[in-house]
Amino acid sequence: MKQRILYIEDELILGQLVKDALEKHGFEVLKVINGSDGLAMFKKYRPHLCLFDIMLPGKDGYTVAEQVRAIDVHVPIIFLTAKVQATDLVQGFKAGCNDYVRKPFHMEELLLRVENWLAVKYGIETPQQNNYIIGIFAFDPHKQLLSGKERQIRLSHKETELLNVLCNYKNTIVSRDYILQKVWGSDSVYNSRTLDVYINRIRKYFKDDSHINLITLKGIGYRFIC
Amino acid sequence: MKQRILYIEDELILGQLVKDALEKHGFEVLKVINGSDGLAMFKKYRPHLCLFDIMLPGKDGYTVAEQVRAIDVHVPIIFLTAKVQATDLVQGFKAGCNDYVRKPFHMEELLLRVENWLAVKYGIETPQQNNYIIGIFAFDPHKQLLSGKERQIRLSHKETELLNVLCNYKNTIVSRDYILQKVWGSDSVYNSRTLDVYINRIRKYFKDDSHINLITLKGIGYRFIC
DNA sequence: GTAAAGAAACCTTAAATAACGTTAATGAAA
DNA sequence: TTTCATTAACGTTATTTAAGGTTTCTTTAC
Repeated sequence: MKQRILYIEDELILGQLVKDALEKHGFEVLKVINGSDGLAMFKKYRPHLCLFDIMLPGKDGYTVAEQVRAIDVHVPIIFLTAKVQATDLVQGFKAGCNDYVRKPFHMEELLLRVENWLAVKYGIETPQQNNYIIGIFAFDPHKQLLSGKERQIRLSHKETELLNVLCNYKNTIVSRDYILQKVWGSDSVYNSRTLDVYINRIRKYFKDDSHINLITLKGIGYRFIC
Repeated sequence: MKQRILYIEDELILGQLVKDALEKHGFEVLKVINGSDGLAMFKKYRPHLCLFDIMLPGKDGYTVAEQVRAIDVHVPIIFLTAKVQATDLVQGFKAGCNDYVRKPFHMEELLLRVENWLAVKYGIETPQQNNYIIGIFAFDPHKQLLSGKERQIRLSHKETELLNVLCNYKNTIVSRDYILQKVWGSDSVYNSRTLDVYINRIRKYFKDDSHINLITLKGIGYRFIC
């Protein structure tokens, strides 16, 4: 499967050049020319990497990045910038998983950084933190086990997958769409209540521990506090 | 515990400058002036991050990096280089988890990239719990809870976001437009009364405490006094 | 300057819509 | 035949929209 890159750029000629180069390298490029469209595309297509020009009409690249981060804390974001002041860079680096490339840039450098981040995030097996501590529970996604103080719960596959995603995004926001993508694989399930049923089960498992909370952010997603 | 950085640099003056800057930022810096010593230090001290000059007497930075990678596939390696040819960069990026900074560089940029990689690899520290005291209430935006003397109110997401903005700007002025941007995200809602409805709710929550006031500045915004 | 009229801007309540929760039943797979 | 995943049906809550009222600011005539 091709890796998707969301590219926001308002300069037409540069935009086409970069898009062509990325596509030549086997990426699927979603190119838009403003921040609002970019955010909408992100929500819809969940790209593997974001490439944002900073100077944009309307919302600037940083603002879009913040809103993307609210949905996904892990996706790499690379900024394209003419700015050189270090103070500006702070903003770009703030959320981690970010990088920037200074304009004018060599296409090769951009491609290398793109590939580098994709390798870091998706290539080299993520340091499979195989066990999670959730309050007084221990969660082993591999064995599909949730071990409490007394009892030990054998989770089903979907329960495990869901809890795994929640743990990956614990204490921050994870969107409904992202969960559906990760656990059920985009196309299906989108108009059913399946996810809710599983959310309900996860909540039941943790209902005795008041420190663990799975909060609904209506229209956005969930926050798993633990 | 301080995070350790292994730094290989043969230029004495630059080396000292960078070392000082890193130490000033709270890092423990292991500085050596050639590749062989660098590799030995790596094995012995297992630093959290490597900072390698490329042009070195004897073994160059790339070679050291390859040998380090053979020992540890995950440790971030940042190259300092005067080279600008893209072909050279390929080598630097090959192993993933690598970055490079072009000489001459701003110290701020270097520090930002160092911190960025440490964050990516060793965990983005959990978002600090920003709790607010509002009169006799305690407000926890993370848990979406407003705790009064007797009762505890579970706030909705939008209520939480709004109150959060108000708290950030307590006792000063915050404009309507800013709130709409932060909570609803510019594009929508601008001609609706949604915000007013939520302002109304916030007021109701605090109506018993006469010390807390949410004042309207018509045409400007609000002032949250508490 | 001041009062009245007009226009914005905001408040309040209720109703409508959308999004999510819950339980049980169904169907598929092991 | 037991477990798991999905669907159905209905319940609940959050958010937005609608509609009419109130307040504040501005304009204009005196």
